[in-house]
Amino acid sequence: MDKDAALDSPAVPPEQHATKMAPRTLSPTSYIVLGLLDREPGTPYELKNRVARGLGNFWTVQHAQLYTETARLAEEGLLTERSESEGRRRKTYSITKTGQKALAEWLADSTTGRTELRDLALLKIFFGADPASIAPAQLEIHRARLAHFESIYETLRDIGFPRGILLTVEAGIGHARESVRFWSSLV
Amino acid sequence: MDKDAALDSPAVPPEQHATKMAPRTLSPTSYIVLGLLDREPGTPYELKNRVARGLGNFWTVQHAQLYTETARLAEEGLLTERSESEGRRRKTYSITKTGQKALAEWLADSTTGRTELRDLALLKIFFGADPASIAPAQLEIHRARLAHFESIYETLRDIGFPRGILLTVEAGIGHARESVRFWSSLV
DNA sequence: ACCGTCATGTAATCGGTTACATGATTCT
DNA sequence: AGAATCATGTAACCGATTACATGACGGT
Repeated sequence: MDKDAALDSPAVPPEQHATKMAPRTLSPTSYIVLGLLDREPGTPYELKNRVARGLGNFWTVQHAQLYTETARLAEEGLLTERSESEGRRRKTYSITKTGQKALAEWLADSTTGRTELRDLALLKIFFGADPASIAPAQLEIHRARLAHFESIYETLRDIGFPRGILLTVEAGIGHARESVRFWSSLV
Repeated sequence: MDKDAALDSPAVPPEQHATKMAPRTLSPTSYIVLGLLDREPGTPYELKNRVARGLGNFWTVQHAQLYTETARLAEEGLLTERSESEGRRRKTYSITKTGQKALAEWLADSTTGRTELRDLALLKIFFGADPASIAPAQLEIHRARLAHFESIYETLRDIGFPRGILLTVEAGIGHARESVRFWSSLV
């Protein structure tokens, strides 16, 4: 009933030939790396900067993850790795056909589960914290976020960013507005 | 022959007396456990059920965590542990004064950071998935959530649940509405 | 009495976070 | 040139997810 056959012939802790391993289930972080590299090859450090500039607004990634995750994905054949020969020997990663296929499949799958709120401030309220004492700080945070999103929205739209990205900013604006509304009612 | 018997009890890496250890930084999971036990003592399994019934609506916890986290907190003196002597030897945990203090401090601290959206569906959109193909499933999910929240809200309010809990449900309703609005615009 | 399922718990694994380390660059 | 700072990378640790394991219980 479980997904992968864990049962067959162990005896040899396999490993070694990188090509075509039993594919683990990729994590969101994996797809972030694939998605970014699909736009353009780059080093982990560059990826870090791209995240900081765009995606980081609603989904941050630890920079160390970008090193480990690119290495894993290369090991699994979803990326290729090209080291520069002098100095830092930075590794530039590019997505492979296999990687693009994995990414495309993930993008096409519409059955992604629900998202939890996981808001620390709400958690405190749930456990009996005084709303009035939490609310001002939250209100401040969400107002700032709202302003930020609204400002980058203008910019991005004017310079013709892809619709997908604009949509995520719109979603951010919507949720920020809702948060402002909610916490406003508690101050 | 060699100075210290290789294996156990070497040199004394301190530890041992549970009382007053250097306190690690508690995680959200820690506070969930503390918060739940502050209402009423219970076994990890009971906690699991309480989470499933209430909190799980916006913050799920893996049941295995409830075993490890209660053990850790007891070790640290924030909980006490009482084993039943027959059968399963279930362990019932209660919060200590120290634990209540830690919880109260956390609840009182209003400087909790912002929350990320971290929505998989949005992530897909960001990376170029076709909104129209994602939207119907999302719409369905958020509509169901909205209905669910609205229904439990009535119930909880009628039986006089604490305000904090009602507020979290209200927040859930608000965000669900916003999500419905957002995804509706993309179908 | 046995079987299937639910209740309850532990162990192994893995990703993520934090801390550390070293190579470049700028400034004085 | 040396110090300070930034860029870039690796390693250690720890919590969380997953898988596994065993006890209890209802039904036939």
